[in-house]
Amino acid sequence: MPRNFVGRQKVEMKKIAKQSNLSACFSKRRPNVFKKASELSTVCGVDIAIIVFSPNKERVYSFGAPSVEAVMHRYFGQNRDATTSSTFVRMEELRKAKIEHLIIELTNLLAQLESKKKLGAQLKMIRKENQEKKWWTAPIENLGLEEL
Amino acid sequence: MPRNFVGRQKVEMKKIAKQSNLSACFSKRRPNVFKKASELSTVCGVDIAIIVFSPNKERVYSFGAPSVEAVMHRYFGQNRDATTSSTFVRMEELRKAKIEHLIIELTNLLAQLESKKKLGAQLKMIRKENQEKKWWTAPIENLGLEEL
DNA sequence: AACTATTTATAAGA
DNA sequence: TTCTTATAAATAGTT
Repeated sequence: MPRNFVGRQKVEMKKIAKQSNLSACFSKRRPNVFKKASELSTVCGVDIAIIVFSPNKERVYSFGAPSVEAVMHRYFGQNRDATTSSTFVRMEELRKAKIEHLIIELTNLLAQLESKKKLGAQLKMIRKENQEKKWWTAPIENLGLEEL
Repeated sequence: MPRNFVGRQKVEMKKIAKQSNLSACFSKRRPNVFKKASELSTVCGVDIAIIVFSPNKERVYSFGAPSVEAVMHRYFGQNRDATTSSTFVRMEELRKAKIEHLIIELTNLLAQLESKKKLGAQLKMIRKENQEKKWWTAPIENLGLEEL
């Protein structure tokens, strides 16, 4: 407890270079992701599955409620020879998931830019507006610059 | 800010009874689980996939780095049949088209931000990198945080 | 949807 | 690795 010890620092979201630090960080963070998933499942009564590979890809960790297999089965569907209708639904789910993924990464990117360039309030406001409108949940046909 | 407001309370981990509270809690927690997963993937450079169903099971949310499909494929092993493959390819084509559409709009958005806030070299560089790599034309298995 | 007191997660340091 | 600690991040309860 030196008087100049500062504690947790805000950290840039990018891959850790040093292998030992990376392993330590993975060991600390991975269980917490599973914990958050478990809490979400318990408190909200939802089914959830997580699969994550270790940094060296030698090991795989998984968490599932009620089980990884049950969730995956439902996600991909039992009948892979789907009708046109269900195939379309499947595509839409994938599209939305991919777009949400992009939004998360865009948010991270904006956060990085913010910390680097001190953009401040305006960027935050724009990002917040996008989140509030949730424009990406609308049909793609209605997507336009106006929504952005 | 009433002086007797107590803030966050420690809560027992069990399913919330009241439907409205449960929905609110799910809306608050679910994005954070995805965020934690995204951070783990970015900071530790690992592959991860999450699938979660909404409380009413009407909707499904997913997050994957580099993609849900890539992670699942590795987790379950390569044993897809021909029918599945062709269906997958068709979906991929449509997905790429829609994501490219999004990229165009995202590029426009970044351009607007630039002109308004004079972000300068950094944003331009990022955008240029994305255009040159055309990462969204790659197979879904190669889509990941690095490209962004 | 916003607020805030408090709990939880975690980056560094030891 | 495991523990500590100061600070960042998440969130339960309230409005």
